[in-house]
Amino acid sequence: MLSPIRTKTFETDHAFDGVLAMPGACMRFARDEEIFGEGEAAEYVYQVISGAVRTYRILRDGRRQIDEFHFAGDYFGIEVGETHRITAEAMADASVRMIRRGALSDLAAQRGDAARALLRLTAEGLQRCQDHVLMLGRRSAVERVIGLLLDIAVRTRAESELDVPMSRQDMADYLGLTIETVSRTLTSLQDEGLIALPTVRHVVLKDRRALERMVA
Amino acid sequence: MLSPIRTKTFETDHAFDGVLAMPGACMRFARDEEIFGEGEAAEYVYQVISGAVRTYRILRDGRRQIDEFHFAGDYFGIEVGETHRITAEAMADASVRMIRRGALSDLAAQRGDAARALLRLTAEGLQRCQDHVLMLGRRSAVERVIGLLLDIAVRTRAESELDVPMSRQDMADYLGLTIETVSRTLTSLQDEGLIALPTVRHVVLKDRRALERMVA
DNA sequence: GTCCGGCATTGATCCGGGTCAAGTCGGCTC
DNA sequence: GAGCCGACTTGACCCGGATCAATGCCGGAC
Repeated sequence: MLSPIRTKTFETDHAFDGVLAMPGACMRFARDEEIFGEGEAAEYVYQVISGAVRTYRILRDGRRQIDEFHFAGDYFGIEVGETHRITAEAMADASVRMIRRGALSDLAAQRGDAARALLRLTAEGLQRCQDHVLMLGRRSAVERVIGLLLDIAVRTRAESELDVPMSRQDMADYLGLTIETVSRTLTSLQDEGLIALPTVRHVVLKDRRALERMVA
Repeated sequence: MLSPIRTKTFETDHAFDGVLAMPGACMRFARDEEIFGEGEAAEYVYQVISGAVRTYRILRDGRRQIDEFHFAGDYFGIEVGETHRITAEAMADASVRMIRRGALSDLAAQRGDAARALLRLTAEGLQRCQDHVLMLGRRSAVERVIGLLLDIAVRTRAESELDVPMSRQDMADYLGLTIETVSRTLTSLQDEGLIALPTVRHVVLKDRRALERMVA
């Protein structure tokens, strides 16, 4: 059976799609293909059309921190300066709309609602990043894993059955943990009856209320 | 002798001060006084005029994560939604300019450069937050402490002698560590001859190059 | 000056999560 | 459907940073 991850489309509604919808070339990227790299000129802003994207940074010695996972509808790659500070890769085969920065800033200059949409998008990214900081700075491994599962549930509008679109390594690098700790944490949550793991990329939240209480 | 922290003004130049300068009441806050609290209506955007401010969130059980330190010139309290998601307190006696959100969005609607300034401010906040995520997710205690010292040096335009405007507890809560670890780390850096600690709130970077290499 | 109180440092011990090292399993190729 | 490979899990042990507990020290009040 083919994993449903590749085919399922994650839906996120940005009320701004209308305003910011503009001619932008749509490109396809294969799983693990780089979309842009750290240090490259930031010529475009990107929007996930389908599939999933990870953005990350790597330290000299190879430690990797995933900044954010991006699903259908999400924008990424917005920069203040001239170059990208992070790297973006397709997590699964993805199609991505590329919008010239110049075109976007022209639009923002002409239309107040477009400027507002862009600001809102950025501010929402900041909020998510602040949540991430709280998670990494002050939460335990279990809390982090539960937090990610619940976040995926919300963002994919899943009730209790989730397709986890990323590898254990991706989860670990997002959560500031190791792959072994993520794995162990998931099995112990399963042992406690809070979740089920029918397959590696499929998680069932068996007691969502309880899970939510654990990260309140 | 009075600690120089209270009197020293940290200077940060935002090229936007001009554009965003507008009548805004200036208020003074005493050390540890709350400027706004989580859950309150977000009616204003704030700018530090003098002194220093911390913004943070607290978990039910009291764990605190400091989101950011704000020095003279810095803006804070920008929200997308109707309410503040974080709390802001004066770290030292501070004077803060309060700008009505309505006034700010009117200005942004009228003047393209104001809208751009606001976007840039937010995007810069996002960048700083991303650096924070990398630090918390993938750096060791020593690296975090050095990173903070160097950040303070940059933001206060200090060459090698820094006034640290926050308590050890604030440092710990920003770095995702405990007060004891921060303290031990600082003394061990001193033992290695990399820094000196003439007083608790005063740090001398004795080998800035070496310190920079350690967090490269 | 001296006393006091709170912050900071230091020490001893503990433990959550990392590291290292096997296994195991599921999906893909042929 | 056999076999292989990469991803995941599990186990044993270790270590960085947390916790618990004194002690030290600076700054302010008088």
